[in-house]
Amino acid sequence: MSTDIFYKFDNILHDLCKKLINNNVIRDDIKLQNIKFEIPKDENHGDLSTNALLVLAKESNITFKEFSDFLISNLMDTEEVEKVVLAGPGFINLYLKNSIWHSCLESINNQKKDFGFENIGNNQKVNIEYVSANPTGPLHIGHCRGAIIGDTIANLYKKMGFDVIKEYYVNDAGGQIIELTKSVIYRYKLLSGLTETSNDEDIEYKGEYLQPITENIYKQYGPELLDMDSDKYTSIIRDHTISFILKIIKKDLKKINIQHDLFFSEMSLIRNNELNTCLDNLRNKNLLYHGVLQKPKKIIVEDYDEREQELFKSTNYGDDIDRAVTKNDGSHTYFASDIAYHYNKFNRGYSRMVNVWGADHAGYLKRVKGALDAITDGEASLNIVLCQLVKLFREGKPVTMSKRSNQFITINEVVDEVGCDALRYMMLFRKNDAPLDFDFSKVTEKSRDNPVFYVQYAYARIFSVSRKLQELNINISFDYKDLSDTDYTLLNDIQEIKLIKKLAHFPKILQQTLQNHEPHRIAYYLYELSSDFHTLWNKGNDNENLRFINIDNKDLTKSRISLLLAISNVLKSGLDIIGVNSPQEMN
RNA sequence: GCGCCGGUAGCUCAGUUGGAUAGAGUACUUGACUACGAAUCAAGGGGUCGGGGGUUCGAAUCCUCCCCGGCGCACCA
Repeated sequence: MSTDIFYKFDNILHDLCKKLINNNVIRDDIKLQNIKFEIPKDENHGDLSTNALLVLAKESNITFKEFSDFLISNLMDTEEVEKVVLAGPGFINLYLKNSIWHSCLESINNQKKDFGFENIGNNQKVNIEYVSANPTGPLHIGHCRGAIIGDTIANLYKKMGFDVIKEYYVNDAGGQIIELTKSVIYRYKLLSGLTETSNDEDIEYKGEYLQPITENIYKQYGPELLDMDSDKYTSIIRDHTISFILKIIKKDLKKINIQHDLFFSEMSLIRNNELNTCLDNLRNKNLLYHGVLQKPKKIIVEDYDEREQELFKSTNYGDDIDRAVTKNDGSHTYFASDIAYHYNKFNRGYSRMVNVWGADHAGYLKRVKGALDAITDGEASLNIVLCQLVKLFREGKPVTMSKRSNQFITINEVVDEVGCDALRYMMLFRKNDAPLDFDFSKVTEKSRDNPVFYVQYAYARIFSVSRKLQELNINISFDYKDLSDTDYTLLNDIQEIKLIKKLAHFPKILQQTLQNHEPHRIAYYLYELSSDFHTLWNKGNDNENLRFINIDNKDLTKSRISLLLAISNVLKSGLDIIGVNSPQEMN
């Protein structure tokens, strides 16, 4: 596989450099990491290319010519090197023999479904938090980009050997919940005839989804619920409403193939006194103080009330201003409980954390990272993945969503219209820090313009070959058992070699995706791999010798089926990570 | 005003972490189905990588200053 090839040739190169160092040709303080082999963009530049000459020639005390002769002749002597060329401003390009790609494919097939997934996590615990939408209503389309990005990142971490927990933080303690509860109490009053006026101007949540919840409460507690103590019935209605809405949310998430391992309650942090402990901890570190925040300049803040609050010194951690941990009414801020929440994760053994947020929370990043840094003495690492907003279109025209008029499109509706596969793929087919245009008409289109279809079609096409084999009564199946004696050296068409090279990139793509938390890389890679496959297929249309099934030549057929098996495996591995089905037939 | 994110072909976007002549799709033009799925493929034109300056063998990528667009900016979440 390619990482092996890189490793092998980098080692050879570094050994040559060490030789030069020992002979005092170059200085011994040269950083060898900077001298490496890369895959050239342009196929004409060979299979591997090194910058060694560019980096080192100036540093050496021999001539450029002597230097290049030394490197080239040594590389030429390396096994499986076809030719070595000095090119461009000083690159050394390596052209490898096909045999290296044959053994590469064999190695891929030996690894079977494990190919690409190196165990780099070594069972380290990782906490991945995503969605975490307020439990005040069904999830809408705006939530689903972060949901899908988070879920894909979590799937990948798992496959790379980490001990992953998928987590959802439930904000069940704030002011939004008080408003939500008021809204349900209002409906309850209407239902039980306690009020006849339909004056709902003070009611913040007006969605119809609250009606079945209210009816459910009415059914369970009858019309006399409000005879109880106000605190008591409020608490009953609140808890009932939250758990009902969480059920809806879980159902919505399941529809897009997401299941969290833990729904963590903000309220529990307060009840268990973890929040106070946490703030004490920061006070002891001298990171909380009482002070007054200035009114922000140049923007209009209504009801600004200058007062003293308890503040966290987030400016110590790169933030613009210090941030409040207490509100006007003396209760804690959302930020305060968020500190406690992250500290709780840390105490559960998750020193490595990933959060997925919408870009509208970007301003919140520094204070949370700072607070976590403070409270764990820098022992936790928190990666925050920000994703930009989604703009909806239908037939090229923007679809407006407004919270006020209650016109938001739920995840439920979108999935029913376009399907989970298309939704998940589209949400990943863009860099997460670029805004995403989501056009309903485009994601259901069956064309090259729609990547999910294009990739799934490639996968199904491969299995059509399997069906054809049966039809022709050829005794070869898509199974490693049948292919153990494959002669890989029969694969010599330029497009076949190109496909093997592409497959060989897969492990590197996965590592880059993990390292940067950029799942779109997988979606793009699968698209390119599919494209290379479709090309080979059509070459077979033009040239019978290149068809996968060759009735007169069973060995050749076997070698090609082995290639198909490897492609289908990588496609499936990739699609599994991004949570999209791999159908063996299209319908 | 401050902060974060964008600006790459007519349009929608990638760009191997600093590499060579910057790539796909789409649109437009033209060609390939007596077929292992044409729902696909092949070929062609199309660019001051927002602009200036800097760093070096080498910049779309790093630094700096501007321009344009999006989001955020006591307390809410």
